[in-house]
Amino acid sequence: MTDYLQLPQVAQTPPASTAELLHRARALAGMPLGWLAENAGWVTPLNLVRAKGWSGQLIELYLGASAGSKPEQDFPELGIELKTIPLTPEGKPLETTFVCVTPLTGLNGISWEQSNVRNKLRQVLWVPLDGRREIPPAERCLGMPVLWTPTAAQDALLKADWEEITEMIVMGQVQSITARHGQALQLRPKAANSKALTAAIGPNGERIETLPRGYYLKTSFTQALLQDALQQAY
DNA sequence: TCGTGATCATAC
DNA sequence: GTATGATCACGA
Repeated sequence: MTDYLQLPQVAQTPPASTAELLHRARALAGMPLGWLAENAGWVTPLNLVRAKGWSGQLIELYLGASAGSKPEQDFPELGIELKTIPLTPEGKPLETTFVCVTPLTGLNGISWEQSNVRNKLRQVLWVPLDGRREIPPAERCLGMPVLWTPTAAQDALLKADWEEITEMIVMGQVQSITARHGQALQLRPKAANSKALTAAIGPNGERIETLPRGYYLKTSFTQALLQDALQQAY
């Protein structure tokens, strides 16, 4: 079947293979969000202030990710996580990339190999997107997808950051962790607002309530990973 | 200008 | 509150 001129369509089934997922994702490259939304019967917001996850969910729809809020990878049968990443025209990420929330208690004895962060990042399909705020979301186009598996060096960097941060959490120092800790990974609030609370360990080993935290990939790390993929392609 | 801390929507 | 999807927006 000739399909190289076929327009992308909303997926009716999950991708049966990694090759099929990549094929679907590549078919989206160059397409504006406005066209994809209209074709799917979605209304494109005029800005993302009140629709922060909108583009990510639209892309899930086209790739056949099992929608919903289930705590698993986007493509569990393939072991692949989907992430959209907004870029400047120069290819610089405009935002950090959320990975997952971390529990702040019960971390004693957990290893990097067992961590949620590592499991989430075992394989990621990055879908770049024009992230310029000065143009409306409808005009923002998708880029070529990148299927990424951390290299040994990247894994080691992530592991070091994770271990440093986890150690502080375990030692009751969560409240002194800032986004400046870590080279590739950082820990930041992940909550509805600054009043949200979750259980954690305090400086004297007591149980405390603090803001829920999540791990994010810093833009320098994601920028490098995307550039590596470009070099491998040419 | 830019990164950190704060925030938005929605399902359950 | 926690999970999903992230970006906003102000102080340094």
